[in-house]
Amino acid sequence: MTQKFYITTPIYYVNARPHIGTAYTTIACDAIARRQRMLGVDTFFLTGTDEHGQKIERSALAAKKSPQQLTDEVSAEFRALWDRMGLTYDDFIRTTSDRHKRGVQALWRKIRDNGYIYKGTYTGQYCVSDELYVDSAKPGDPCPQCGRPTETVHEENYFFKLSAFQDSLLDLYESQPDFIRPETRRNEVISFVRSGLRDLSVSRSTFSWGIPVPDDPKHVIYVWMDALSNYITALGYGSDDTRLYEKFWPADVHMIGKEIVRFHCVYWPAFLMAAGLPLPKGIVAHGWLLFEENKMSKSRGNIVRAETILDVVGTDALRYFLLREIVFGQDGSFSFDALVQRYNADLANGLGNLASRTLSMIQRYFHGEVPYPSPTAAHRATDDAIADAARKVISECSALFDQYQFSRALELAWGLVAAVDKYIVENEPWALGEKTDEESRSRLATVLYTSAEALRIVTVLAHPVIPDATAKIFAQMGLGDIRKFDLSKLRWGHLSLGTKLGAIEPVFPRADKSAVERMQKMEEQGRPTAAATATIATQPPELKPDAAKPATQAAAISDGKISIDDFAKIELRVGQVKVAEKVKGADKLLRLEVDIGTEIRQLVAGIAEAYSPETLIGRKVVIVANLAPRKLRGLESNGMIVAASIEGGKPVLASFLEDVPIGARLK
RNA sequence: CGCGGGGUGGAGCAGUCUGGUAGCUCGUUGGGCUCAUAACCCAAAGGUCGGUGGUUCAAAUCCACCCCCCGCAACCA
Repeated sequence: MTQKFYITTPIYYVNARPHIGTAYTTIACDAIARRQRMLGVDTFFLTGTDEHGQKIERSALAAKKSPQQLTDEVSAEFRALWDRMGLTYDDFIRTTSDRHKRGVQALWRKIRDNGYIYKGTYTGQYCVSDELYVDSAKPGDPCPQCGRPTETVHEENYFFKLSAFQDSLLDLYESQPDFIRPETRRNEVISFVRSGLRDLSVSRSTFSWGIPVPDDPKHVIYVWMDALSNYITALGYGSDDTRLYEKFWPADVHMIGKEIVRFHCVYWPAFLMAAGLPLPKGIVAHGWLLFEENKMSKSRGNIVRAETILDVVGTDALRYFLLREIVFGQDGSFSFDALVQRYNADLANGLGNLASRTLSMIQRYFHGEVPYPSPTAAHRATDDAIADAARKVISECSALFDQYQFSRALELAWGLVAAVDKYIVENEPWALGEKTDEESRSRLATVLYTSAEALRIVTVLAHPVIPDATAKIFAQMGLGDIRKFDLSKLRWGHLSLGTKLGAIEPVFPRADKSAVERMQKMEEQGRPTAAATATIATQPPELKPDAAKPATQAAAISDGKISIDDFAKIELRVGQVKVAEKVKGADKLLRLEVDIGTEIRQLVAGIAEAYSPETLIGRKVVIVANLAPRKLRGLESNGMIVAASIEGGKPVLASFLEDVPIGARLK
């Protein structure tokens, strides 16, 4: 029986568009899947989109679309990007598909019939405006999100008996240390589970964009139970045809980002245990991609789209960069500079140049046929050194790949590239090529054969990571289709002699400095690239969540200007600080008592990092006197202190050069 | 004691689990080569591996304590 391998990406939530963060996970999985296939393993690689939930329902409403329309479009966009990048997923599951819904309901019934789902009542505080359950709030408390009063509600929900699995989960982590990798994530999960598990509410009745609970369609199934199930529904779980499920489940790896560790390492195995199904063999969490030190986020507006990179340096460059530069599992930073530098150093100057120089010498000195190395004559120790190094790289590289240590695997393989470059310089094949004696010819043959063979080995090892370029090198070497190469049979010395080279041309053209600028410009403009236009152009701009917000804000204040009457509503007054002290347990807050002439007000201001309390006493400040009161950290704040806020810096209080009486109004 | 990440030559980072000559990319300086994509090779300068103490024959690595930076969260009306 042939081995099987089942690998999954998370399914991506369609509330955001694809970017290099989502591409990162998918690329890593793709590289693993390609490697497994090269090893002759029967591989199944799954990705897809997560499309239910309240956020989607709302985004759709805002865009004046049906949720189905919205998810169809965004899901297609993910798929189009993956296709453009040549990612070799075997299936793409959508949670709005019938096959998925059927499977999820089947799973629900199974868990329910096993007695792990019960109907309960949620009693607690609820913020109507935010549609949010506020566990921490007591009756009468305001909503921590918006400050509006919360209501006490009783809502019927279905609950999953997560608490019943605490011990089984801990046993699982204990007995299978590799279940969660890397170890820091495992430790986090263990301490989370040890601290106690509460039953999980697994249905919602406050919105309808989801999968109905079997036999109780007023409720929809909790999005995470819905989403996680994709890993089995895609294989046909709960359908008539369960052949794929029988063959591939349990998964060998669920690849995820560190932000969703809890769902995959706690909830998912618990659901499966409750249903009596086999558990995945392992969950691997990678880190976050930071952009030049900062976390990429929509609010920062520093999300990098993959399309930009593909347009300028190509998909192999992106794949290589992400897997070589970032230590898998840790956070890594992305920048265009680093990308181009890595590309030039390792791909253009490294592998690409090695291929170019080696093959053009074979072309020139041996009419494009891989020469026969003399086994006896003209053989030197340096030749063996290269062969030994290559053998070592083959075995160690494989081991590192299997541990998902891509950066180290590639670093190791590229060590061979450097060794061959050095070997070529030391042996001066160009000098040998000028001589015609027997000895020199044999020596030249050996040197070029050795170089070409090492090149072949690096090319094969790198193929899962840089599939396109390695395929080209293979073709140039006259070795045919690299995808058909059996990686398990990679050995030194298998390069066939007399192999006729194909046409030689650079695989990685050097990128100049303008490449960085072009990518930056493309990102700034945020304009869809030529190839991406096809998918995005069909969507009206208001669909974009980022575009939607400014539009609504602009409408409220109409072209950014307000009338004098509007301004008059704001009561700005000069006040004098009488009392200032730090708020306990808060880093940024100061409690101030400010004399505004008519009264002394208590207010709470977020300026503790910029001003120490002593320096404020006696100081005259400007406050917004008629602001609605708001509780901060338990203290009531009756007004706001006016300060210049500097992006990324500390606030600076507004003040006067001349003396002003307390209570004076600003207008 | 909120959660997490980090502090290693000028820059960016590996190495830390499994202690044993501190490695990579870029940059700088000098040299070599000309097959190759102005590429490649060699040499040099540059590090008290955040600090202190401990374990050890031996610590970037293990232990303890401390300092500093960066995210996130809680509080920036």
